[in-house]
Amino acid sequence: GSLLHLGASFYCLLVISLIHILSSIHFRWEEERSTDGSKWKFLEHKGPVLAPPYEPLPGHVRFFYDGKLLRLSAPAEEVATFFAKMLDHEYTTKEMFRKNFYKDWRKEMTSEEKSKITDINKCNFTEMSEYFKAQSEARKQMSKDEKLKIKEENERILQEYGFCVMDNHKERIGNFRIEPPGLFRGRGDHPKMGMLKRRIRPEDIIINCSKDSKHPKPPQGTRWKEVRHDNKVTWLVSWTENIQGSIKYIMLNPSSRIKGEKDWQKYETARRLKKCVDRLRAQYREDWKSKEMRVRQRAVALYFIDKLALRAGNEKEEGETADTVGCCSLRVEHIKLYPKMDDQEYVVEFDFLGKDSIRYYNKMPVEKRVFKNLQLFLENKQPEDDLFDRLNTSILNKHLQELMDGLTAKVFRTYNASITLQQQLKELTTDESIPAKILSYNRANRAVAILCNHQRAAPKTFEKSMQNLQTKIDEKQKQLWATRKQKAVQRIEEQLMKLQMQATDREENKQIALGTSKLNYLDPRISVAWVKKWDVPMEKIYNKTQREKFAWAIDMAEEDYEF
DNA sequence: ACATAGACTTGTATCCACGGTA
DNA sequence: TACCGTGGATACAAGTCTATGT
Repeated sequence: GSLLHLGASFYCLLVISLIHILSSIHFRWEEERSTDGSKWKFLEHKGPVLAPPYEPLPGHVRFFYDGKLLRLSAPAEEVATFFAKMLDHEYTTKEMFRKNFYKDWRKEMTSEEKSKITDINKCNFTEMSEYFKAQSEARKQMSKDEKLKIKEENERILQEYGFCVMDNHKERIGNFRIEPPGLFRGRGDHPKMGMLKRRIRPEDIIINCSKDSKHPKPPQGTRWKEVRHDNKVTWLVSWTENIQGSIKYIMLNPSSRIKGEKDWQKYETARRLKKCVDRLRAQYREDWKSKEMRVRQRAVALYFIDKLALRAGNEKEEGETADTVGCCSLRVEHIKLYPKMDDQEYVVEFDFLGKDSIRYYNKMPVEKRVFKNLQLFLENKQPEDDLFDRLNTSILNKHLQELMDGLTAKVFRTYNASITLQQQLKELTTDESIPAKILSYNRANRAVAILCNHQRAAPKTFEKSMQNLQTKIDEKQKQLWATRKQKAVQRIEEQLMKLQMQATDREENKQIALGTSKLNYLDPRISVAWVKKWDVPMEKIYNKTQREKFAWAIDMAEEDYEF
């Protein structure tokens, strides 16, 4: 059913495309797509760039165990260097990191090494660490010529391996290098931190390309695990990593047709949600009164997802990853209920670790009915029990699918982000200078980032860089006072104003990360339309990479575009 | 209904080149 | 010329969601 619908929506898009074709402009994202689920007809590439082989340390770099010199076998030495390279990092002081590292390291040791090395705390990696620091220092000190040579070599590799041909187009590949071996660094309190991420060999690698293409060849004397020709998927290369046992892929760059089209489709789904969101909201409010606990939980969860832009919250395997949650996996310990708080009633306090162990903290007054439901859900539960014990993402998404074709929990995030940007832009933009307009744009973007909880650690240099900017402003101010000529005054006033806008922007952005929402949540056509309407140069809003990624939108949207 | 594999999107941290400045 | 701050690129981890098998 849904496949047919997808076909139908593509058909609509095709009609739009046809109009473009008729007007004799023909872009690649408007080419006809198949309806049988195949993603391409022809795919040719050179395969991945493998990690360089291990180069043993020079003899003068020593490793000491319990104060005594110990020569390590190459495999054991390699793993030791991974640790040594991270010695300055806080990770290496964590008990879990050291324990996991030590356990995996032992697996690489000879039996003699195993018997000698019995306590990680007696290992002295400092000479190795110093050596790598010196190396990186030497790299910085290289002559212009040497640096240029490296640059040219990188460029050559990029030209050879960084592109593929998919159907009729040469496309940029996203990540064409196989991840090198090293120590796994999870985010947050990860139970597997420090484990050895092993080296990927050609024999681990699956190649995907079309039958009639020139197949990538494995390095001399090796073979690929498999060469397959599956045009129902978009990846070129895959392998299984050993930490979680999950599959990693080499895929195309966001500028590619295949990614751009998917992106476009995502925003079209969010726009369809816009058309029926009132109905859905009325529906879940009704469901708060349902006789069925399951339905009430579903409705309250959906309210959170809609109102707070929470993620769906899939279940995670305990002990395999950091303990983080989303909406459906919230536990009793993650919320607190306050019948009264200051001058507000029915306040819910959220405090939990979300994706990437980023803390979500928020206090929100809710409607009485939601509050009462939450009290009900909490009855007779322990802190570690699920808040929504009758609900998971699969149940929720099945329900959403019935309400609107293609609707899943994450569409709400996209929808709410994009509609917020559009509203905020309307509200904030005034017909002033370009810097003032850009400040408005960034403020609108910021409203979305706050909604989506896209935080960042305040940059270490924040205070200093703020001071520098203030110094510049003060100097400009003095310069202005010292200037008499009318024309010069005007120019300096403009410069001053620009600096002030910049300062405001930077200050407000201290702990906010705009990039993620800009790249993943905001329909780029809203921004394109805004730029056209207010005569702001596109480059002020989107850098080169972003313009490439959003090429489809830049081509498509006019100043009257409505999300 | 449930578990798991697989494919793809979303997310932060880190690296690095570049341009401006002392 | 060395240094420094910054924006953009890169790396890769961590989510979401679908398909498939039992």
